[in-house]
Amino acid sequence: MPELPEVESLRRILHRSAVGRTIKNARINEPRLRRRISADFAATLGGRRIEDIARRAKYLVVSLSGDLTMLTHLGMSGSWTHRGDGFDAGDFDPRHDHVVLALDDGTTLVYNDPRRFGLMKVVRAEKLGALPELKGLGPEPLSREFNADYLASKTRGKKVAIKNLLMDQRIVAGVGNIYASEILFFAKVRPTRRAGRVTHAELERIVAATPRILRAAIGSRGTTFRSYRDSRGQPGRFAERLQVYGREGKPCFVCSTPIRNVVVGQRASFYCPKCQR
DNA sequence: CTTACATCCTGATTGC
DNA sequence: TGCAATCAGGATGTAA
Repeated sequence: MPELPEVESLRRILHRSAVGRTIKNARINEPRLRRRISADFAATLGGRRIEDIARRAKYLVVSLSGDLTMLTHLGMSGSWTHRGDGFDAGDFDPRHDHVVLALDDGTTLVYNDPRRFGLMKVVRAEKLGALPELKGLGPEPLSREFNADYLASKTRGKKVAIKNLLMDQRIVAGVGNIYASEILFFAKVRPTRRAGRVTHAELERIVAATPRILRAAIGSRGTTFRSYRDSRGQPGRFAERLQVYGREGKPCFVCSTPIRNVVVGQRASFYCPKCQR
C-alpha cells in the first residue's frame, strides 16, 4: 500500500526513535515474505547499532554498524511500528508480527505484514548498489534529475499508458497507484494516454505536479486510504486532500463532472473526463 | 527491447 | 445476516 510519501513519513519517525540505538536482539517469527528472509538475518542484526535510516524509492535503507545495511520494503500491507516499553503482550499480533527488533532502550521495532509481500534483507554496505532491487531504479521524483527532458527521453516512442510509465520504478522511483492518478489530474493528462503521445508541455506539467503532490502528502504524513498507519499507529491525513483517487462518481472539485474509474494496466485509475484530455 | 498478464498472500468491503 | 466474490496503495517473472 505505501508509496513514497508513506515510506518517507515512516523514515522520519523511525529516524528519530531508532538512530543511535543498538539492536539487542532480533527475532524472526515468520520468514516467509515474498522472498524468504535469509536464515542468518537475525544473528547478523544482533548487537548492531543503527547508524542511519534513509529511503530510496519505496525502500527503507538502514545503515548498521560493521558496514552492514538492512533493506526493507513494505509491499502492499507491511508496516513498521515503534513500540514503547509500556506495551503489554496484548499489543503483539501473533499472526502478522513477522520481525521484532528489541532495542537497547527497552523499546521494539516490529514489522507487521498480513499479505507478506514485503522484503527484508541485510547486505554488506558496499554491495548495496549492486542489489537487483536497487540497481535498475530511476531517479527520485523529488530530485532535479526528474525533469521534463529526462521524462521526454523515456516516453519517446512508448505505447504504454502514461500512468503505467509513471508507476514504473525504472522510470521514476517511488510513485504508485494513488499518486500517479493525482499527478495526472493536476497535470490535466488522461491516465490512458499513450506515453509517446504526451506533449512536452504536458510532460512539464507532470514533472511540476509530481514533487508538489508528493511533498504535500509527506507534510500530511501520507495517505490512509484503507488501513495504512505510521509507526505510531496514526493514519495519514492526505486522504482528505485526494482530488480523484477513490472518488468515482463524485463531482470533480474543479468542474463538477463525475470522476471516472477505469482499469489501466490492471490497476484502478481515477480521472476527470473533462479536465483531463 | 517492449508490452501484457499472472502471481505471491490475507483481510476488508461489496454484492447477492 | 451470511456467505461468496471482488478488490487492495507493489514488484517480479514469464511469455508473447
